[in-house]
Amino acid sequence: MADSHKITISELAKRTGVSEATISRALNDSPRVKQTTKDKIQKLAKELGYHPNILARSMRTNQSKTIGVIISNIANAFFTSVVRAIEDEAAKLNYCTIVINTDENPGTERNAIEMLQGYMVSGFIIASTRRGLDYKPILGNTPAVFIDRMPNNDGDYDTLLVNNADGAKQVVNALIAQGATRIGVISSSVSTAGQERLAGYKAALQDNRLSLDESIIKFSDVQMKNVRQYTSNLLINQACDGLFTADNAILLAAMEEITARKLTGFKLGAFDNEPWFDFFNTPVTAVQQPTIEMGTRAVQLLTTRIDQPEDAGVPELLRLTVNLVKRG
Amino acid sequence: MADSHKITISELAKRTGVSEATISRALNDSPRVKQTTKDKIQKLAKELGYHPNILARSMRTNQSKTIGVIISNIANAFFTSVVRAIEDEAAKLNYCTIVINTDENPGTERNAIEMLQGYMVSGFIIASTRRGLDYKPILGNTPAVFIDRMPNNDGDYDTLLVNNADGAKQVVNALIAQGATRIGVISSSVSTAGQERLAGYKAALQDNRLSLDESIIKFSDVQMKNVRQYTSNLLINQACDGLFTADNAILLAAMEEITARKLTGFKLGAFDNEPWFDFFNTPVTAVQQPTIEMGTRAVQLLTTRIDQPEDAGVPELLRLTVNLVKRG
DNA sequence: GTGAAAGCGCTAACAG
DNA sequence: CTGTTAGCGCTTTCAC
Repeated sequence: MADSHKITISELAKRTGVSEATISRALNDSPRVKQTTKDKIQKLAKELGYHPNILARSMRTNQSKTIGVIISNIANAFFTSVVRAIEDEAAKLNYCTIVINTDENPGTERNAIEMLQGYMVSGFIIASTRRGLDYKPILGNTPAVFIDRMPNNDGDYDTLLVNNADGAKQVVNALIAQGATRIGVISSSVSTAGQERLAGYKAALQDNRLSLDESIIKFSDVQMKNVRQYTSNLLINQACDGLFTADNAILLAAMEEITARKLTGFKLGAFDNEPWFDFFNTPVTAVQQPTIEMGTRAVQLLTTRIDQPEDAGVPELLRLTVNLVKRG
Repeated sequence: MADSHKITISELAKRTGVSEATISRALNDSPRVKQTTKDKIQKLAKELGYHPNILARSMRTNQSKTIGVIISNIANAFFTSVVRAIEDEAAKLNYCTIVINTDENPGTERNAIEMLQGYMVSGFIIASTRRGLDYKPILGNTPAVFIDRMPNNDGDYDTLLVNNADGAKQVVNALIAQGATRIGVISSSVSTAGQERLAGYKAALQDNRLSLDESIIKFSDVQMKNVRQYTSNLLINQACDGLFTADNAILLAAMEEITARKLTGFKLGAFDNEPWFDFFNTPVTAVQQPTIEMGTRAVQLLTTRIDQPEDAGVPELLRLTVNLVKRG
């Protein structure tokens, strides 16, 4: 039985009488070790509860089989779902993940990347904040895949986005089909996704020959402090009969105001969908992002770049499709 | 400017002409280095974009300033919130976190712990699955704090729970006050929390002289596959006029059935609360767990054990209080 | 106040 | 098929 004393390769070497190198090879199932030796060593390792020191291995091999994941906020349901998918796929491929929240702060993002470089992460998956950073010098040779938002360095890294403009357009079209004629919007200015979704909103108005009124276009702050005020402003003062919120955090903040003031008689739409939107009092037409696919493919793209850089080709920009969920 | 070449201590030593030891001391702000030397070295380090190799440091110092966090599922809103709090407090104390999902699988939990030992984590925060594991031999000397569920090894580790029985009792009492007389319950059998909440449910019935009917006590499976069926069974066949779900995953699954079948005329209660429960069609009376406090204090307890083991005293069992949110 | 040297645990040449 | 040796980058005695 394993006592509190840590079992190392040299310990195994002592006990078996073979060299550390052979132990290492046997544990890594190298073909260059006799099967009987391998068996004996692996059996002993199991008995003694040997577990490799990943840090030592990482130092030696110069890569840690760890993926650094940088997002704005794990508590945002979109990222929760993406991160869960990343963790699952990474685990499947024998990678570990370290997740850092930036709260949309570029300084935090930068520090996170540098800190994770110190962990010798094999690669990054990043939801970039405000396009602000110049990633090339910070990332160096470390592979990275960008998700959700376009990074500053277009074309230098694999990038996995959804069709934001199209999704937003679908939602707004649906609101119009439901009878809305004056649709306010609250979008986000910190990400490229917010900008694209706003463009989709505008395109839908144009397609439906509705006039564009800049005074009913609003932008949330990062903490969503102003969203409630914007919501009542749009729905009461501005007499909107529709509201489009450009992500789920904005939607939830808007719903607070809608619920508190018992606002009715308007159509609600949102980017991002969650199963529990089904239970809402005020029906919300929303687009479901392919969060699982995004997380899974991000890991696949990244590990391909890490493990077979020659197979990876030039960096790609992929747009995944979203799915409209009509309600109300 | 930092080119792609990695800056190490030996690099700094070469450039400045002092020894590696001095560089190391200067970067760690040791008092044993002349101030002018320190300034010079720190300035150069910043210029060249030096960042310490955490792995090398961890190996040398025998601890990684990393916390292993083991939970069942980050997508469960309760854990999302706790984990966010853990990450924030850990970052504040200069610790990094690695989160692993077990999906309530004891084998996965065990592997996760062993794997993280290989990362030389400084400590663990664990939401234990099914009380199944004997933690002493796996954890060895690594400090650990248990959250949400009682671990097998009572008394060996700091443990941070909420007052589950009391919280459940409060909810059920509220349902009774709202007029419910026959309250079905769907709890969870995989965690001690589920058992305690069931006990609270029973206590509330007893206090109110309602009879206990074992046939309206159900247990969800891990994937919540059976919850919808139980829900309609309880609310239709069993003619319950109240339903208590023992965690938020169960609640959401039950809400699916309630919404799909448009079930009405009953009182709904739950353990766990989320702000967006406010927006639900069917009002749900729920207890809010102190997720932030739980995460924050878990990190504090753990880092105390890591950094000042002599101050930490004997392992404590703490019960945090929950907060009833009445709706409907 | 600074330097020399050892070593954490592992793997990868290179020999044989 | 197996052993010897070196070294990843860092910290930490022990000298001076």
